[in-house]
Amino acid sequence: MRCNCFVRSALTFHLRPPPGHPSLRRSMSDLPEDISHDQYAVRLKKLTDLRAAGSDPFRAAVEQTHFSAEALAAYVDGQDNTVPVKVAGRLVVIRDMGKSHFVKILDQQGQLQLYLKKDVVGDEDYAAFKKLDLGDIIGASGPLFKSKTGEITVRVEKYTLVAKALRPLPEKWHGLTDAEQVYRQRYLDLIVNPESRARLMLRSRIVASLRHTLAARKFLEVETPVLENVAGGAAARPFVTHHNALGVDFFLRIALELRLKRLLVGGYDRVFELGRIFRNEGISRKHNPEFTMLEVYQAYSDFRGMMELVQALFAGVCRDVLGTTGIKHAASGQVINFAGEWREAKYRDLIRTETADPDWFKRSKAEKIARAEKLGLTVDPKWEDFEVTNEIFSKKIEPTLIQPTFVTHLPKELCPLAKFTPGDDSTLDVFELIIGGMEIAPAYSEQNDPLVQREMFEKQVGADQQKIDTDFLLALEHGMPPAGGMGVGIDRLCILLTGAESIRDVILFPSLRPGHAGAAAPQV
RNA sequence: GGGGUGAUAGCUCAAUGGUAGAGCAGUUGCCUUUUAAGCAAUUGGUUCUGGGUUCGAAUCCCAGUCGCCCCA
Repeated sequence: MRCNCFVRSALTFHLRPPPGHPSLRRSMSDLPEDISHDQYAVRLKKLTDLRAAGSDPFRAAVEQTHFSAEALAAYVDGQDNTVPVKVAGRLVVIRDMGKSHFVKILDQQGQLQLYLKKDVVGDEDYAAFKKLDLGDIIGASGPLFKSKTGEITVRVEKYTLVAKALRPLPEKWHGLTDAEQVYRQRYLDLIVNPESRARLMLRSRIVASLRHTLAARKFLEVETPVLENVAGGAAARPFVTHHNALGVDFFLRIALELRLKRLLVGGYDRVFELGRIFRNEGISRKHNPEFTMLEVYQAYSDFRGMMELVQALFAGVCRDVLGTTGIKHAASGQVINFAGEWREAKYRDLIRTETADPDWFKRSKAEKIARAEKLGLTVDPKWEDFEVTNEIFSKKIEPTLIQPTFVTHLPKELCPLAKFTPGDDSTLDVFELIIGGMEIAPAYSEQNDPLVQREMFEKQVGADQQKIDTDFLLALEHGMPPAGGMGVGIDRLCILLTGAESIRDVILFPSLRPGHAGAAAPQV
């Protein structure tokens, strides 16, 4: 409504609408009387009134002695009004009883109830409190007591508005359900959807636990370049960006591997990086263009050592974060059990079982394709032999591996950076850890023979020799200790451990197309 | 890239091709231990955008934008 446009601008002349702004063109006769329907205008008026009265709600700071959960824990049973606390948070519930209020604030640890009585805070502060809105951020102090219904509550003696909210909160009961808004305005999701808060905070704790276990095992955490001249260490399409001063293109890294191995050469015997990598591929329930990878390298170890390490990492997460060694897998209904020894199975044995063909690896490509199609798979005739086999693995076998399973001894074509199995140079000393039907962590006995490594790279890239990271090969030629290395997909791990349905639910701000949302100038 | 599906008040959702409604939130009044607090009154709409069909479109058709699901 045009009339409302005017009143907003009238209230906010100090926010300086741009010249020619419609709000500047209204005549005084357009001044509307009722802004009650416009929550933004109502809040903006409250803000300007406060400023006119000499207080700036964006400049106040408050002392905070307790987070909400700490305050709840500090209450001594049966001893009301003895423990003073100073707390701060966002108003998320307001129950106005006339001359007293029950309200709840939300802080990092959760919600805390406050009780505010007119005859405790005084007439003036009480009247001012009535003008606060849901979403405003306040500080409050007073002793703890237990309300008639048994809820530990702060009996507020003093409070301060520390930040005014000009926008209303989403609905309190249903929260925010529109997926697009949940992702684009994650802060709202975090305020009103407790399960989102819990899930995303769990991710922070999972990552902290992984760091803790690695530090206890004397691993050094490092940071290596995101901008690379050659995007190596994996098979994926990279993002390209441009450096203006150097006049060259850079690639965003698609893996951490080749940098961390240079550090093995440099004498960092146990090293890891927990970092973002970028792959210029599709977006889906299981893929975000940028995602987080933990890569760990341990000199003088091998893929067997990585088996022990990954089980220790999971044991740490179960102990520190989950409080259990079993978690429910939503898709299958099974309870995934992380305790005890995890199953180990050779890739080729799984294939032979799935195809019911002990001689599978002696079959011709045509026979393999025929068999794969019989299993209901779509096979591209241009594929290599091993790709047909691997299609069976990823579509037919992997989804059925719910309990933690180390699939070992993959065919050599699948990873050019690993060592061959002693006595069988058609397979590799590697495992792929599958849990809940998802690849969670691959690990290798790392290839450290520079001549073999060069050969493997050349086979991988074919004619496109520029894609070979020759600087990495130079490092290898100086001698890299034998090592076990492992990558853990943190996002997938979090999907698994939080029961999320989509990678977007465990990433704070998932990648989206540019939207049209945004703060309009204060007239809208 | 292909197929399917959705977008209506700040939020959650309704609405036979015929005056766009409800709950929460907001506004006004009452209420000094509430629990989705309660009672009374009340404000609020570019029905995603742009075309078209029609006497008349939230609704039907076309194109586009953005989201979600499935497939590649």
